[in-house]
Amino acid sequence: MARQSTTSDVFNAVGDLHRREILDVLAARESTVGELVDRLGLSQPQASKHLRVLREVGLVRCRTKGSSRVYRIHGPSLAPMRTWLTQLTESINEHYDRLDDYLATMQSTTTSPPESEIRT
Amino acid sequence: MARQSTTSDVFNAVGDLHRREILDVLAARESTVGELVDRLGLSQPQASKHLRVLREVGLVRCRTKGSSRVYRIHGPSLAPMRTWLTQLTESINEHYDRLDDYLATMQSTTTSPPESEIRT
DNA sequence: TTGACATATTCCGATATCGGTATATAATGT
DNA sequence: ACATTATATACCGATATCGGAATATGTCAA
Repeated sequence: MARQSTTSDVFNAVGDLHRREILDVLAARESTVGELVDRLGLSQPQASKHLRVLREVGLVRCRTKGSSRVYRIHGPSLAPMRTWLTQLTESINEHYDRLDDYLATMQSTTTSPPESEIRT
Repeated sequence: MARQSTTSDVFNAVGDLHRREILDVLAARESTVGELVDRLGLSQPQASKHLRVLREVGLVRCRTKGSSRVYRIHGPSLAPMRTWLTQLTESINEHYDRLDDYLATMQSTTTSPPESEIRT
């Protein structure tokens, strides 16, 4: 059978370093494609294509200003990631099996006692 | 030129839905490969391969117990994602240009004034 | 309209990724 | 040693992804 269609989502979009870099820049200030190209050293088509991916998952939006396009980040679209990460972390902290960690810690370092703090 | 080597990192590992599902299960309790296969409806090789990716980026660890392997999640390896997400969010909140949002809001809804709260 | 500039899209080649099937490896029990 | 169970790996085919080069589209100015 074939590969599962990725139906590009936020997680996927953020999986690419160049796209994260674009988001980093846009988080500080909205920018035109040309500015991103200069700032990040991307080729122009490369930038346009990554911006398209980001646009399609809702992470950025753009408006036309003169003959160029100004992109800005759309924070709320990060929600699925934030939610997943938060819930995962909560679940980890909640179900953490201290015995396992105790054993693992004993196995590696016999000198210091295992930390009993909340895990992150 | 060729495609940039992905040097699989945490962001990439988490980009796949099946791997996120594996992490979801492991966040609640450590499990053997077989348990993951049953629980998630994956094929056995599929599970092993995804677990390998997760292992290589440090998101899971395993130990041998009898003839099977028990995998557990390793929370701290999520740090890069948490850090990135947090800093991005902070940057967004810090540099948010209220005028833009005001205009955008005015354009879509002329009835309610723009929210002046911190963005998420 | 024509030209200049900015951006988007198309086409292409190289490669990465995913899933399936078959097989190898490891641990246990008889 | 042999069989059984559990997991990992190798191999393969289909497809997705990325980057580059060339081209199309859109906007403005003269």
